[in-house]
Amino acid sequence: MRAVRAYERVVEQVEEAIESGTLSPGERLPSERELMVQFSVSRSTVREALRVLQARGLVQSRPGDPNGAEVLPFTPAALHKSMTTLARVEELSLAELVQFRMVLDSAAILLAARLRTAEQLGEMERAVAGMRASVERGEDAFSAADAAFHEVVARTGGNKLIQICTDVVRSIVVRLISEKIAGAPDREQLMRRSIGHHEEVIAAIRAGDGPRAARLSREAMYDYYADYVPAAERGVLEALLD
Amino acid sequence: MRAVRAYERVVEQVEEAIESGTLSPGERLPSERELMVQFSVSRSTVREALRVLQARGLVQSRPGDPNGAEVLPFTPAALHKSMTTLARVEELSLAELVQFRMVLDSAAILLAARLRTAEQLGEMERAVAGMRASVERGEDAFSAADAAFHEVVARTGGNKLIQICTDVVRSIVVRLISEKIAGAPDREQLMRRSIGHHEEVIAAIRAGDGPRAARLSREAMYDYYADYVPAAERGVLEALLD
DNA sequence: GTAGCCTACTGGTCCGACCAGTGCACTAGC
DNA sequence: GCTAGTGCACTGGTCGGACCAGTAGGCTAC
Repeated sequence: MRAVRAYERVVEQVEEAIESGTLSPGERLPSERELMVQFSVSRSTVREALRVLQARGLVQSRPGDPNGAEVLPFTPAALHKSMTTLARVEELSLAELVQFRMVLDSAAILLAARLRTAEQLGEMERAVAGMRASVERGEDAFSAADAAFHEVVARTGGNKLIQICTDVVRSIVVRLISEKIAGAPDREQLMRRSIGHHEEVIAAIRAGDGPRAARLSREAMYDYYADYVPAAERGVLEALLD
Repeated sequence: MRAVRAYERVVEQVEEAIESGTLSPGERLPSERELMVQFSVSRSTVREALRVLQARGLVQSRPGDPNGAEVLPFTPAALHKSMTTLARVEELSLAELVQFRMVLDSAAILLAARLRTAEQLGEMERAVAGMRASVERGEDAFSAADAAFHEVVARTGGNKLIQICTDVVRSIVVRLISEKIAGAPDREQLMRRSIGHHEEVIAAIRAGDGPRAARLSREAMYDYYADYVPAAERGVLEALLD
Protein backbone atom coordinates (compact mmCIF):
# COMPACT_ATOMS: atom_id res chain seq x y z
CA MET A 1 0.00 0.00 0.00
CA ARG A 2 1.05 3.56 -0.54
CA ALA A 3 -0.56 6.77 0.55
CA VAL A 4 -1.79 8.75 -2.41
CA ARG A 5 -0.93 12.41 -2.13
CA ALA A 6 -3.63 14.99 -2.49
CA TYR A 7 -1.88 16.75 -5.35
CA GLU A 8 -1.54 13.43 -7.19
CA ARG A 9 -5.29 13.04 -7.18
CA VAL A 10 -5.62 16.46 -8.77
CA VAL A 11 -2.93 15.67 -11.34
CA GLU A 12 -4.56 12.41 -12.30
CA GLN A 13 -8.02 13.84 -12.69
CA VAL A 14 -6.95 16.82 -14.77
CA GLU A 15 -4.63 14.64 -16.81
CA GLU A 16 -7.41 12.20 -17.50
CA ALA A 17 -9.69 15.04 -18.57
CA ILE A 18 -7.08 16.30 -21.00
CA GLU A 19 -6.02 12.97 -22.45
CA SER A 20 -9.56 11.75 -22.84
CA GLY A 21 -10.44 14.88 -24.75
CA THR A 22 -12.85 16.33 -22.19
CA LEU A 23 -10.50 19.30 -22.14
CA SER A 24 -9.12 20.30 -25.52
CA PRO A 25 -6.03 22.34 -26.35
CA GLY A 26 -6.78 26.05 -26.13
CA GLU A 27 -9.41 25.60 -23.45
CA ARG A 28 -8.83 26.97 -20.00
CA LEU A 29 -8.68 25.29 -16.67
CA PRO A 30 -10.61 26.88 -13.81
CA SER A 31 -8.56 29.32 -11.78
CA GLU A 32 -6.45 28.00 -8.93
CA ARG A 33 -8.89 29.41 -6.42
CA GLU A 34 -11.73 27.61 -8.12
CA LEU A 35 -9.84 24.35 -8.44
CA MET A 36 -9.21 24.38 -4.69
CA VAL A 37 -12.92 24.31 -3.97
CA GLN A 38 -13.64 21.76 -6.72
CA PHE A 39 -11.08 19.35 -5.31
CA SER A 40 -11.44 20.45 -1.70
CA VAL A 41 -7.74 21.08 -1.29
CA SER A 42 -5.65 24.10 -0.50
CA ARG A 43 -4.17 26.35 -3.11
CA SER A 44 -0.67 25.06 -2.35
CA THR A 45 -1.83 21.60 -3.31
CA VAL A 46 -3.49 22.87 -6.47
CA ARG A 47 -0.34 24.72 -7.41
CA GLU A 48 1.87 21.68 -6.88
CA ALA A 49 -0.44 19.72 -9.14
CA LEU A 50 -0.32 22.44 -11.79
CA ARG A 51 3.47 22.44 -11.60
CA VAL A 52 3.53 18.74 -12.37
CA LEU A 53 1.10 19.15 -15.25
CA GLN A 54 3.18 22.01 -16.55
CA ALA A 55 6.36 19.94 -16.30
CA ARG A 56 4.62 17.30 -18.40
CA GLY A 57 3.81 19.91 -21.00
CA LEU A 58 0.06 19.59 -20.63
CA VAL A 59 -0.81 23.08 -19.40
CA GLN A 60 0.75 26.50 -19.16
CA SER A 61 -0.11 29.39 -16.91
CA ARG A 62 0.62 33.05 -17.26
CA PRO A 63 0.56 35.57 -14.44
CA GLY A 64 -2.24 38.06 -14.62
CA ASP A 65 -4.25 36.03 -17.08
CA PRO A 66 -7.89 36.47 -16.09
CA ASN A 67 -8.56 32.91 -17.19
CA GLY A 68 -7.02 29.85 -15.67
CA ALA A 69 -4.14 27.81 -17.03
CA GLU A 70 -4.31 27.02 -20.74
CA VAL A 71 -4.49 23.45 -21.98
CA LEU A 72 -1.67 23.06 -24.46
CA PRO A 73 -1.61 21.05 -27.66
CA PHE A 74 0.85 18.21 -27.33
CA THR A 75 4.44 19.25 -27.73
CA PRO A 76 7.41 16.95 -27.58
CA ALA A 77 8.94 19.36 -25.08
CA ALA A 78 8.65 16.92 -22.20
CA LEU A 79 9.98 14.13 -24.39
CA HIS A 80 12.81 16.39 -25.42
CA LYS A 81 13.57 17.22 -21.82
CA SER A 82 13.73 13.62 -20.67
CA MET A 83 15.85 12.59 -23.64
CA THR A 84 18.23 15.46 -22.99
CA THR A 85 18.48 14.39 -19.38
CA LEU A 86 19.07 10.84 -20.54
CA ALA A 87 21.82 12.06 -22.83
CA ARG A 88 23.52 13.83 -19.92
CA VAL A 89 23.23 11.47 -17.00
CA GLU A 90 23.58 8.28 -18.99
CA GLU A 91 26.32 9.91 -20.96
CA LEU A 92 24.97 9.04 -24.35
CA SER A 93 27.77 9.37 -26.83
CA LEU A 94 27.44 11.36 -30.01
CA ALA A 95 27.87 8.06 -31.82
CA GLU A 96 24.79 6.62 -30.17
CA LEU A 97 22.71 9.67 -30.98
CA VAL A 98 23.82 9.75 -34.61
CA GLN A 99 23.25 6.03 -34.90
CA PHE A 100 19.75 6.46 -33.60
CA ARG A 101 19.11 9.10 -36.20
CA MET A 102 20.59 6.96 -38.97
CA VAL A 103 18.20 4.16 -38.09
CA LEU A 104 15.01 6.15 -37.65
CA ASP A 105 15.66 8.68 -40.38
CA SER A 106 16.38 6.06 -42.98
CA ALA A 107 13.26 4.21 -41.94
CA ALA A 108 11.22 7.36 -42.41
CA ILE A 109 12.78 7.83 -45.84
CA LEU A 110 12.05 4.25 -46.78
CA LEU A 111 8.41 4.84 -45.93
CA ALA A 112 8.33 8.25 -47.57
CA ALA A 113 9.56 6.75 -50.83
CA ARG A 114 6.47 4.55 -50.84
CA LEU A 115 3.89 6.97 -49.60
CA ARG A 116 4.93 10.33 -51.02
CA THR A 117 2.63 12.30 -53.24
CA ALA A 118 3.83 14.55 -56.04
CA GLU A 119 3.05 17.51 -53.82
CA GLN A 120 5.20 16.18 -50.99
CA LEU A 121 8.05 15.48 -53.40
CA GLY A 122 7.85 19.13 -54.38
CA GLU A 123 8.02 20.09 -50.72
CA MET A 124 11.19 18.09 -50.31
CA GLU A 125 12.76 19.71 -53.34
CA ARG A 126 11.88 23.15 -52.05
CA ALA A 127 13.39 22.22 -48.69
CA VAL A 128 16.69 21.28 -50.33
CA ALA A 129 16.56 24.51 -52.33
CA GLY A 130 16.17 26.26 -49.00
CA MET A 131 19.27 24.48 -47.75
CA ARG A 132 21.27 25.69 -50.73
CA ALA A 133 20.05 29.23 -50.19
CA SER A 134 21.06 29.09 -46.55
CA VAL A 135 24.67 28.02 -47.02
CA GLU A 136 25.91 31.56 -46.90
CA ARG A 137 23.63 32.60 -44.07
CA GLY A 138 25.53 30.72 -41.41
CA GLU A 139 25.31 27.53 -39.41
CA ASP A 140 21.99 28.19 -37.75
CA ALA A 141 20.20 28.92 -41.00
CA PHE A 142 21.63 25.80 -42.62
CA SER A 143 20.71 23.70 -39.61
CA ALA A 144 17.17 25.05 -39.68
CA ALA A 145 16.82 24.33 -43.39
CA ASP A 146 18.16 20.83 -42.87
CA ALA A 147 15.66 20.32 -40.06
CA ALA A 148 12.86 21.46 -42.36
CA PHE A 149 13.86 18.87 -44.95
CA HIS A 150 13.89 16.04 -42.47
CA GLU A 151 10.60 17.24 -41.07
CA VAL A 152 8.94 16.97 -44.47
CA VAL A 153 10.37 13.51 -45.04
CA ALA A 154 9.38 12.26 -41.61
CA ARG A 155 5.88 13.65 -42.00
CA THR A 156 5.59 11.99 -45.40
CA GLY A 157 6.70 8.71 -43.84
CA GLY A 158 3.50 8.86 -41.85
CA ASN A 159 4.78 7.70 -38.49
CA LYS A 160 4.37 10.44 -35.91
CA LEU A 161 6.49 8.66 -33.32
CA ILE A 162 9.42 8.39 -35.70
CA GLN A 163 8.88 11.98 -36.73
CA ILE A 164 8.98 13.30 -33.18
CA CYS A 165 11.86 11.14 -32.00
CA THR A 166 14.09 12.02 -34.92
CA ASP A 167 13.39 15.70 -34.42
CA VAL A 168 14.14 15.55 -30.72
CA VAL A 169 17.40 13.70 -31.22
CA ARG A 170 18.35 15.94 -34.12
CA SER A 171 18.12 19.03 -31.96
CA ILE A 172 20.13 17.36 -29.21
CA VAL A 173 22.85 16.44 -31.68
CA VAL A 174 22.89 19.94 -33.11
CA ARG A 175 23.31 21.47 -29.70
CA LEU A 176 25.97 18.96 -28.79
CA ILE A 177 28.26 19.73 -31.69
CA SER A 178 27.38 23.35 -32.32
CA GLU A 179 30.51 24.60 -30.59
CA LYS A 180 32.72 22.12 -32.43
CA ILE A 181 31.19 23.17 -35.72
CA ALA A 182 31.68 26.86 -35.10
CA GLY A 183 35.43 26.72 -35.50
CA ALA A 184 35.66 23.86 -37.98
CA PRO A 185 37.32 24.47 -41.34
CA ASP A 186 35.78 23.56 -44.67
CA ARG A 187 32.29 23.98 -43.32
CA GLU A 188 30.99 25.34 -46.59
CA GLN A 189 32.36 22.39 -48.47
CA LEU A 190 30.74 20.02 -45.99
CA MET A 191 27.43 21.79 -46.42
CA ARG A 192 27.56 21.56 -50.19
CA ARG A 193 28.44 17.88 -50.06
CA SER A 194 25.54 17.36 -47.69
CA ILE A 195 23.20 19.09 -50.11
CA GLY A 196 24.43 16.82 -52.87
CA HIS A 197 23.64 13.81 -50.72
CA HIS A 198 20.18 15.13 -50.00
CA GLU A 199 19.56 15.49 -53.72
CA GLU A 200 20.61 11.91 -54.31
CA VAL A 201 18.16 10.83 -51.65
CA ILE A 202 15.38 12.80 -53.30
CA ALA A 203 16.22 11.27 -56.65
CA ALA A 204 15.88 7.81 -55.16
CA ILE A 205 12.60 8.79 -53.54
CA ARG A 206 11.33 10.13 -56.85
CA ALA A 207 12.31 6.86 -58.50
CA GLY A 208 10.41 5.01 -55.79
CA ASP A 209 13.52 3.14 -54.71
CA GLY A 210 13.00 3.20 -50.96
CA PRO A 211 15.85 0.91 -49.92
CA ARG A 212 18.31 2.90 -52.00
CA ALA A 213 17.02 6.18 -50.60
CA ALA A 214 17.33 4.80 -47.07
CA ARG A 215 20.88 3.58 -47.64
CA LEU A 216 21.89 6.89 -49.19
CA SER A 217 20.46 8.77 -46.25
CA ARG A 218 22.48 6.69 -43.80
CA GLU A 219 25.61 7.35 -45.81
CA ALA A 220 24.81 11.05 -45.94
CA MET A 221 24.41 11.28 -42.21
CA TYR A 222 27.53 9.27 -41.55
CA ASP A 223 29.46 11.47 -43.92
CA TYR A 224 28.20 14.61 -42.26
CA TYR A 225 28.88 13.67 -38.67
CA ALA A 226 31.76 11.18 -38.84
CA ASP A 227 34.39 13.86 -38.31
CA TYR A 228 32.92 14.71 -34.95
CA VAL A 229 32.66 11.11 -33.77
CA PRO A 230 35.76 9.65 -32.10
CA ALA A 231 37.40 7.19 -34.46
CA ALA A 232 36.96 4.35 -31.99
CA GLU A 233 33.20 4.69 -32.13
CA ARG A 234 32.82 5.04 -35.87
CA GLY A 235 32.72 1.29 -36.31
CA VAL A 236 29.23 0.96 -34.92
CA LEU A 237 28.02 3.58 -37.35
CA GLU A 238 29.64 1.88 -40.31
CA ALA A 239 27.78 -1.27 -39.37
CA LEU A 240 24.66 0.44 -40.66
CA LEU A 241 26.10 1.35 -44.04
CA ASP A 242 26.10 -1.99 -45.83
CA MET B 1 12.11 39.03 -22.18
CA ARG B 2 10.36 36.75 -19.79
CA ALA B 3 10.23 36.82 -16.04
CA VAL B 4 12.00 33.81 -14.57
CA ARG B 5 10.01 32.30 -11.75
CA ALA B 6 11.66 31.72 -8.42
CA TYR B 7 10.94 28.00 -8.43
CA GLU B 8 12.50 27.71 -11.89
CA ARG B 9 15.77 29.03 -10.53
CA VAL B 10 15.71 26.34 -7.86
CA VAL B 11 14.86 23.65 -10.39
CA GLU B 12 17.65 24.69 -12.72
CA GLN B 13 20.28 24.82 -10.02
CA VAL B 14 19.40 21.46 -8.48
CA GLU B 15 19.05 19.92 -11.93
CA GLU B 16 22.46 21.21 -12.92
CA ALA B 17 23.96 19.80 -9.75
CA ILE B 18 22.48 16.39 -10.47
CA GLU B 19 23.27 16.23 -14.17
CA SER B 20 26.80 17.49 -13.70
CA GLY B 21 27.43 14.80 -11.13
CA THR B 22 27.84 17.11 -8.15
CA LEU B 23 24.94 15.19 -6.65
CA SER B 24 25.00 11.47 -7.28
CA PRO B 25 22.14 8.96 -7.16
CA GLY B 26 21.53 7.83 -3.61
CA GLU B 27 22.66 11.10 -2.09
CA ARG B 28 20.20 13.30 -0.29
CA LEU B 29 19.09 16.84 -0.94
CA PRO B 30 18.94 19.22 2.02
CA SER B 31 15.57 19.30 3.70
CA GLU B 32 12.92 21.66 2.35
CA ARG B 33 13.41 23.96 5.29
CA GLU B 34 17.11 24.12 4.61
CA LEU B 35 16.67 24.65 0.88
CA MET B 36 14.45 27.63 1.58
CA VAL B 37 17.26 29.42 3.38
CA GLN B 38 19.89 28.34 0.83
CA PHE B 39 17.85 29.77 -2.03
CA SER B 40 16.19 32.53 0.00
CA VAL B 41 12.70 31.47 -1.05
CA SER B 42 9.67 30.24 0.81
CA ARG B 43 8.91 26.61 1.40
CA SER B 44 6.03 26.73 -1.09
CA THR B 45 8.49 27.70 -3.79
CA VAL B 46 10.92 24.99 -2.75
CA ARG B 47 8.12 22.45 -2.82
CA GLU B 48 6.98 23.49 -6.29
CA ALA B 49 10.54 23.08 -7.51
CA LEU B 50 10.79 19.65 -5.91
CA ARG B 51 7.52 18.63 -7.57
CA VAL B 52 8.95 19.51 -10.97
CA LEU B 53 12.17 17.61 -10.25
CA GLN B 54 10.12 14.66 -9.08
CA ALA B 55 7.98 14.78 -12.22
CA ARG B 56 11.20 14.61 -14.24
CA GLY B 57 12.24 11.54 -12.30
CA LEU B 58 15.32 13.14 -10.78
CA VAL B 59 14.42 13.01 -7.10
CA GLN B 60 11.95 11.31 -4.82
CA SER B 61 10.77 12.30 -1.40
CA ARG B 62 9.19 10.26 1.32
CA PRO B 63 7.19 11.66 4.22
CA GLY B 64 8.83 11.32 7.58
CA ASP B 65 12.25 10.67 6.13
CA PRO B 66 14.72 12.43 8.41
CA ASN B 67 16.86 13.18 5.39
CA GLY B 68 15.84 15.29 2.44
CA ALA B 69 14.69 14.08 -0.96
CA GLU B 70 16.73 11.30 -2.50
CA VAL B 71 18.53 11.77 -5.79
CA LEU B 72 17.42 8.94 -8.06
CA PRO B 73 19.43 7.05 -10.63
CA PHE B 74 18.11 7.76 -14.11
CA THR B 75 15.00 5.87 -15.00
CA PRO B 76 13.15 6.07 -18.28
CA ALA B 77 9.98 6.69 -16.26
CA ALA B 78 9.66 10.29 -17.41
CA LEU B 79 10.37 9.22 -20.98
CA HIS B 80 7.79 6.53 -20.61
CA LYS B 81 5.27 8.98 -19.27
CA SER B 82 5.69 11.47 -22.09
CA MET B 83 5.56 8.76 -24.74
CA THR B 84 2.41 7.35 -23.19
CA THR B 85 0.89 10.81 -23.22
CA LEU B 86 1.98 11.18 -26.82
CA ALA B 87 0.35 7.89 -27.65
CA ARG B 88 -2.92 9.06 -26.11
CA VAL B 89 -3.31 12.66 -27.18
CA GLU B 90 -1.75 12.28 -30.61
CA GLU B 91 -3.67 9.09 -31.01
CA LEU B 92 -0.74 7.01 -32.07
CA SER B 93 -2.08 3.94 -33.77
CA LEU B 94 -0.96 0.47 -32.83
CA ALA B 95 0.48 0.27 -36.35
CA GLU B 96 2.77 3.23 -35.70
CA LEU B 97 3.96 1.80 -32.41
CA VAL B 98 4.64 -1.63 -33.86
CA GLN B 99 6.35 -0.06 -36.84
CA PHE B 100 8.58 1.89 -34.52
CA ARG B 101 9.52 -1.30 -32.74
CA MET B 102 10.15 -3.12 -36.00
CA VAL B 103 12.59 -0.42 -37.04
CA LEU B 104 14.49 0.01 -33.80
CA ASP B 105 14.43 -3.60 -32.72
CA SER B 106 15.77 -4.86 -36.01
CA ALA B 107 18.49 -2.22 -35.87
CA ALA B 108 19.46 -3.41 -32.41
CA ILE B 109 19.57 -6.98 -33.69
CA LEU B 110 21.67 -5.97 -36.67
CA LEU B 111 24.17 -4.43 -34.27
CA ALA B 112 23.97 -7.30 -31.82
CA ALA B 113 24.85 -9.76 -34.58
CA ARG B 114 28.11 -7.88 -35.05
CA LEU B 115 29.00 -7.15 -31.48
CA ARG B 116 27.76 -10.14 -29.52
CA THR B 117 30.12 -12.21 -27.44
CA ALA B 118 29.70 -15.92 -26.88
CA GLU B 119 28.49 -15.14 -23.39
CA GLN B 120 25.79 -12.81 -24.69
CA LEU B 121 24.68 -15.36 -27.25
CA GLY B 122 24.21 -17.74 -24.35
CA GLU B 123 22.13 -15.14 -22.55
CA MET B 124 19.87 -14.85 -25.58
CA GLU B 125 19.43 -18.59 -25.79
CA ARG B 126 18.57 -18.78 -22.12
CA ALA B 127 16.05 -15.98 -22.64
CA VAL B 128 14.30 -17.93 -25.38
CA ALA B 129 14.36 -20.99 -23.16
CA GLY B 130 12.66 -18.83 -20.56
CA MET B 131 10.02 -17.94 -23.11
CA ARG B 132 9.33 -21.57 -23.83
CA ALA B 133 9.05 -22.34 -20.14
CA SER B 134 6.59 -19.48 -19.69
CA VAL B 135 4.08 -20.49 -22.36
CA GLU B 136 1.93 -22.31 -19.87
CA ARG B 137 2.27 -19.70 -17.16
CA GLY B 138 0.03 -17.18 -18.85
CA GLU B 139 0.27 -14.00 -20.90
CA ASP B 140 2.12 -11.91 -18.36
CA ALA B 141 4.86 -14.46 -17.85
CA PHE B 142 5.31 -14.86 -21.60
CA SER B 143 5.37 -11.12 -22.10
CA ALA B 144 7.97 -10.72 -19.37
CA ALA B 145 10.15 -13.45 -20.88
CA ASP B 146 9.84 -11.84 -24.31
CA ALA B 147 10.82 -8.49 -22.80
CA ALA B 148 13.87 -10.12 -21.22
CA PHE B 149 14.97 -11.46 -24.60
CA HIS B 150 14.67 -8.11 -26.30
CA GLU B 151 16.46 -6.47 -23.40
CA VAL B 152 19.46 -8.74 -23.84
CA VAL B 153 19.54 -8.11 -27.57
CA ALA B 154 19.21 -4.35 -27.21
CA ARG B 155 21.91 -4.27 -24.57
CA THR B 156 24.19 -6.31 -26.80
CA GLY B 157 23.53 -3.86 -29.62
CA GLY B 158 25.27 -1.29 -27.49
CA ASN B 159 23.00 1.70 -28.08
CA LYS B 160 21.39 2.76 -24.84
CA LEU B 161 18.98 5.10 -26.57
CA ILE B 162 17.65 2.35 -28.81
CA GLN B 163 17.50 0.05 -25.81
CA ILE B 164 15.43 2.43 -23.73
CA CYS B 165 13.10 3.54 -26.52
CA THR B 166 12.28 0.01 -27.61
CA ASP B 167 11.57 -0.98 -24.05
CA VAL B 168 9.31 1.99 -23.45
CA VAL B 169 7.34 1.42 -26.64
CA ARG B 170 7.18 -2.30 -25.99
CA SER B 171 5.49 -1.77 -22.66
CA ILE B 172 3.04 0.68 -24.21
CA VAL B 173 2.14 -1.82 -26.92
CA VAL B 174 1.72 -4.58 -24.38
CA ARG B 175 -0.64 -2.51 -22.30
CA LEU B 176 -2.53 -1.41 -25.38
CA ILE B 177 -3.38 -4.89 -26.59
CA SER B 178 -3.43 -6.78 -23.32
CA GLU B 179 -7.21 -6.78 -23.20
CA LYS B 180 -7.51 -7.90 -26.80
CA ILE B 181 -5.06 -10.69 -26.16
CA ALA B 182 -6.85 -11.96 -23.09
CA GLY B 183 -9.77 -13.35 -25.03
CA ALA B 184 -7.99 -14.24 -28.25
CA PRO B 185 -8.05 -17.83 -29.45
CA ASP B 186 -4.97 -19.78 -30.48
CA ARG B 187 -2.79 -17.80 -28.17
CA GLU B 188 -0.63 -20.78 -27.35
CA GLN B 189 -0.06 -21.47 -31.01
CA LEU B 190 0.89 -17.84 -31.58
CA MET B 191 3.35 -18.02 -28.70
CA ARG B 192 5.00 -21.14 -30.02
CA ARG B 193 5.30 -19.67 -33.49
CA SER B 194 6.84 -16.57 -31.95
CA ILE B 195 9.37 -18.69 -30.11
CA GLY B 196 10.25 -20.36 -33.38
CA HIS B 197 10.86 -17.00 -34.95
CA HIS B 198 13.05 -15.94 -32.06
CA GLU B 199 15.14 -19.06 -32.55
CA GLU B 200 15.59 -18.28 -36.21
CA VAL B 201 16.78 -14.82 -35.25
CA ILE B 202 19.27 -16.27 -32.80
CA ALA B 203 20.52 -18.68 -35.44
CA ALA B 204 21.17 -15.78 -37.78
CA ILE B 205 22.92 -13.86 -35.02
CA ARG B 206 25.07 -16.89 -34.25
CA ALA B 207 25.97 -17.10 -37.92
CA GLY B 208 26.89 -13.44 -37.86
CA ASP B 209 24.34 -12.63 -40.55
CA GLY B 210 23.06 -9.33 -39.17
CA PRO B 211 20.88 -8.29 -42.10
CA ARG B 212 19.15 -11.65 -42.12
CA ALA B 213 18.62 -11.52 -38.35
CA ALA B 214 17.19 -8.04 -38.65
CA ARG B 215 14.81 -9.02 -41.45
CA LEU B 216 13.68 -12.10 -39.55
CA SER B 217 13.00 -10.02 -36.48
CA ARG B 218 10.82 -7.64 -38.46
CA GLU B 219 8.89 -10.56 -39.88
CA ALA B 220 8.52 -12.06 -36.43
CA MET B 221 7.12 -8.88 -34.99
CA TYR B 222 4.78 -8.37 -37.92
CA ASP B 223 3.58 -11.91 -37.62
CA TYR B 224 2.96 -11.55 -33.90
CA TYR B 225 1.04 -8.28 -33.99
CA ALA B 226 -0.56 -8.18 -37.45
CA ASP B 227 -3.80 -9.71 -36.22
CA TYR B 228 -4.35 -6.80 -33.87
CA VAL B 229 -3.59 -4.14 -36.47
CA PRO B 230 -6.51 -3.01 -38.62
CA ALA B 231 -6.11 -4.40 -42.14
CA ALA B 232 -6.00 -0.92 -43.63
CA GLU B 233 -2.87 -0.09 -41.68
CA ARG B 234 -0.98 -3.30 -42.27
CA GLY B 235 0.42 -1.95 -45.53
CA VAL B 236 2.84 0.41 -43.83
CA LEU B 237 4.17 -2.45 -41.74
CA GLU B 238 4.65 -4.69 -44.75
CA ALA B 239 6.72 -1.94 -46.33
CA LEU B 240 9.43 -2.88 -43.84
CA LEU B 241 9.47 -6.56 -44.69
CA ASP B 242 11.27 -6.61 -48.03
C1' DG C 1 -16.65 58.12 -30.04
C1' DT C 2 -12.53 57.44 -27.95
C1' DA C 3 -8.77 57.64 -24.59
C1' DG C 4 -7.73 56.68 -20.24
C1' DC C 5 -8.56 55.04 -15.65
C1' DC C 6 -10.55 51.55 -12.09
C1' DT C 7 -11.61 47.47 -10.52
C1' DA C 8 -11.87 42.76 -10.05
C1' DC C 9 -9.76 39.23 -11.08
C1' DT C 10 -5.42 36.27 -12.19
C1' DG C 11 -0.98 33.68 -10.92
C1' DG C 12 3.55 34.11 -8.05
C1' DT C 13 5.36 34.33 -3.59
C1' DC C 14 5.62 34.47 1.24
C1' DC C 15 4.45 33.26 6.08
C1' DG C 16 2.87 30.52 9.90
C1' DA C 17 0.67 26.61 11.49
C1' DC C 18 -0.64 21.77 12.19
C1' DC C 19 -0.43 16.79 11.24
C1' DA C 20 1.37 12.10 10.57
C1' DG C 21 5.09 9.86 9.91
C1' DT C 22 10.29 8.44 10.85
C1' DG C 23 14.89 7.74 13.09
C1' DC C 24 17.56 8.11 17.07
C1' DA C 25 18.94 8.92 21.54
C1' DC C 26 17.69 8.24 25.88
C1' DT C 27 15.64 5.75 29.60
C1' DA C 28 13.29 2.20 32.29
C1' DG C 29 13.11 -2.40 33.04
C1' DC C 30 15.16 -6.81 33.05
C1' DG D 1 25.18 -5.16 31.63
C1' DC D 2 21.87 -5.31 27.76
C1' DT D 3 17.52 -4.83 25.67
C1' DA D 4 12.92 -3.01 24.92
C1' DG D 5 10.31 0.78 25.01
C1' DT D 6 9.51 5.71 24.93
C1' DG D 7 9.92 10.33 23.85
C1' DC D 8 11.85 14.01 21.02
C1' DA D 9 13.34 16.37 17.10
C1' DC D 10 13.20 16.22 12.84
C1' DT D 11 10.96 15.16 8.12
C1' DG D 12 7.47 15.97 4.21
C1' DG D 13 2.24 16.88 3.30
C1' DT D 14 -1.40 20.01 3.79
C1' DC D 15 -3.86 23.98 5.08
C1' DG D 16 -5.21 29.00 5.45
C1' DG D 17 -4.30 33.61 4.92
C1' DA D 18 -1.83 37.43 3.09
C1' DC D 19 0.42 40.54 -0.25
C1' DC D 20 2.18 41.75 -4.83
C1' DA D 21 2.39 42.60 -9.89
C1' DG D 22 0.16 41.88 -13.73
C1' DT D 23 -3.91 41.63 -17.02
C1' DA D 24 -8.57 42.45 -19.15
C1' DG D 25 -12.66 44.63 -19.54
C1' DG D 26 -15.93 47.78 -18.19
C1' DC D 27 -16.67 52.45 -16.87
C1' DT D 28 -16.00 57.23 -16.88
C1' DA D 29 -14.50 61.67 -18.42
C1' DC D 30 -13.36 64.08 -22.04
